[in-house]
Amino acid sequence: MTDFDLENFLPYRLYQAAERASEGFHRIYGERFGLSRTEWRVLFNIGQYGPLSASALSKRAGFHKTQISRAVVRLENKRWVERVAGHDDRRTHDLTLTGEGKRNFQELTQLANEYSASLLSDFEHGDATSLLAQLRRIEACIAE
Amino acid sequence: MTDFDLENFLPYRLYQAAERASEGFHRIYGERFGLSRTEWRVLFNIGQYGPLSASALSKRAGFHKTQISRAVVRLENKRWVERVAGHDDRRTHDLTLTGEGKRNFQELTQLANEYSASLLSDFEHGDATSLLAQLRRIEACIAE
DNA sequence: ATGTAACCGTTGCGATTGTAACTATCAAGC
DNA sequence: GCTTGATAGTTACAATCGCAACGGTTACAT
Repeated sequence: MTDFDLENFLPYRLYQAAERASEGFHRIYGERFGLSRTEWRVLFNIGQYGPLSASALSKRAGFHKTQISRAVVRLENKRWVERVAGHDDRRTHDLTLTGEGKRNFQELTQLANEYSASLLSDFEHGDATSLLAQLRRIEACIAE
Repeated sequence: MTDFDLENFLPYRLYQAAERASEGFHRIYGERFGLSRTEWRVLFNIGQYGPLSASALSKRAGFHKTQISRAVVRLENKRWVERVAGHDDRRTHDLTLTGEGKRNFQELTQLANEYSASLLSDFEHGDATSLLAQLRRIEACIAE
């Protein structure tokens, strides 16, 4: 008989924490901006690291290329994102935010900073940074 | 111009860590046991806390009731889970593992313990427990 | 007992997902 | 220039998801 504690099983605990945090943040931006979670993630990556191609985004963030392709279509329809055919490699498209996309991204980053602060409100600053560092260490543990 | 760092935005970092960890563990049990992630989560909750009803499971783990309903159907078809109509309240069904379900659950908990250990291999014991505690604190921050 | 409201779990539906196949483009060898 | 193999991104398909509606059961007030 093994002793096993589901609540302290790291993948389960991470899933629960991530699910709650994503859901909580979605409640803030979801209705107001009409974005799904995946759209949000794609938008933020483009806003933060763009212009970049879909495959670069896929490598960076680990998203599936179909997920990106479809999220970009939706963001393009909202006129928040533009695709410009790469002139070095015409298979790729550089993804960038439009003016409206940038404005919304700005607003969203403010909401994000506020939400992050509220989640970590009773954390010491050092605890918060060490938590983030630990999460990165765990991610690094896992082969692609 | 706000300064915002996606990599240190907690919901994003949590999502990434959870995704990698779930995917990594899925690579271990997925093929061998033929389980999806949601099936795994339902199975483990029944194994750890069963017998319990679907709604009790939903409250405990925060899963959607349709997710549970469908996962239970699949686990029942594998003869790993049994549903017994509650005799106090005949709307509910007590979910329990069958003999075979228990055997597989045992094997899976061992794999889970090994995987958890490998993820935390270069963590001090104290760091690991504090990480789990911090995750729970964050979850507690979020209203249902 | 009877009606009303609340609850449990299932199912239909539209939306979203990943896998696999596809088109288009590029790079390398000859 | 032409073929071969790899890569970028889209699309078809089946599976899964959450929402809403449903049938069946319970609790409670009248």
